[in-house]
Amino acid sequence: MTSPATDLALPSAQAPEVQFTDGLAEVFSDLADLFGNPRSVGAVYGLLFASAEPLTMDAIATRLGLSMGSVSQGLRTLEEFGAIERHGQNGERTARTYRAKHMLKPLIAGFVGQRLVPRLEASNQRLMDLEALLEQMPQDQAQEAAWRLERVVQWHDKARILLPLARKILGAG
Amino acid sequence: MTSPATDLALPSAQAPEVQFTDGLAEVFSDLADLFGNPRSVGAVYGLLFASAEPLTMDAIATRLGLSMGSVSQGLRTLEEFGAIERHGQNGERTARTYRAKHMLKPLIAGFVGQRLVPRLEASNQRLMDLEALLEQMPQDQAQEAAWRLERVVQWHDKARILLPLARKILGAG
DNA sequence: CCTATTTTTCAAAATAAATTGAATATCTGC
DNA sequence: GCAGATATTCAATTTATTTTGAAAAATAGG
Repeated sequence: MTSPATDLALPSAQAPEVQFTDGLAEVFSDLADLFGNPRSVGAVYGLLFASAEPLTMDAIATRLGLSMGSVSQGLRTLEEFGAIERHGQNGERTARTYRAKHMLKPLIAGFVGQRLVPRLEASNQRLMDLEALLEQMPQDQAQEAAWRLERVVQWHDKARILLPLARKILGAG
Repeated sequence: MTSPATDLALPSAQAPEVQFTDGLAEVFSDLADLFGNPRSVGAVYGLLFASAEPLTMDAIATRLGLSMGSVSQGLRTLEEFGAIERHGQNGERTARTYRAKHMLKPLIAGFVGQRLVPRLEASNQRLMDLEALLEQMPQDQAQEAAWRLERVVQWHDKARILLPLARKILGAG
């Protein structure tokens, strides 16, 4: 685990490029967590993002101190998001390598499309079911309830407007 | 776990207004969870949102099957967000009551301002630290790294532009 | 079709997060 | 300042999520 002279584990004694890479991995871990994804997914992406050359799964696991299992799953998630791409792989005897797409657009689009939208759709469906319930309620209650429900539905519709806009703004650079 | 004929607790046999209220509580639980908040916070808000009259803490806990502790914490969070308001309370002998603000704007603004912004600021700070690191790296590496870092910083800046916009759109109705 | 290497899978273990509940504090009216 | 009622706190527990690790499955060359 330790590397330097006679002393053990003084983390600030790392080479700056290692600090840089690990730092970006941490930043993306935090962001992943903020958006409800496992930290390991963010770490893998951050490491790939920071690396000049594509990396093998094994290299990623070693560098981040994660198990192959975690890295495999993380890579799959990122591939589903469209945030990374396979490099080597075909015909070669060597291991596959992966590199991050440096446009953040696919990452964001993938996350929004695969994680946010389905859950928002599910709760929207739920709201429609509640709307149907109104008919079984006595008049006065139904009107009160309808008014309230309307607010949530309106908000929900706005959220749907916002998502494409967010993709557009965040996905440009 | 099954609930046939003469058995008790057949949930679909609830009065429609109860189904409605519980349903909204569930929808808001899901949304809370989606945005990284405890489900109980969402449930409390949803229940208050659905209720015509303000409710006491005790009534909320009973209705949702939550402990007083959870409800107390949930109410505090929502108050900090500015999503609910106290009703009764002063001078009375009776328990305090709470009602939801039916504009979702405060809820969203509170959440964004108190949960999202601080975390985004923290990772932004982290990125600035990484920027400072570049100077300690050999020229060629530094340039590569700077290019990559620039992408993330740009994205981050865009996220900051997006937040007020989101508040504006989502907070209108 | 074997063997060595890489990758995936998924039940079990570790970790993180939410909830409870009982002790503690606060409030109001007397 | 006491009594009854309501509210908060926080350590312990429960629950949910993430990670591991070892077994199974692919993959490619011999």
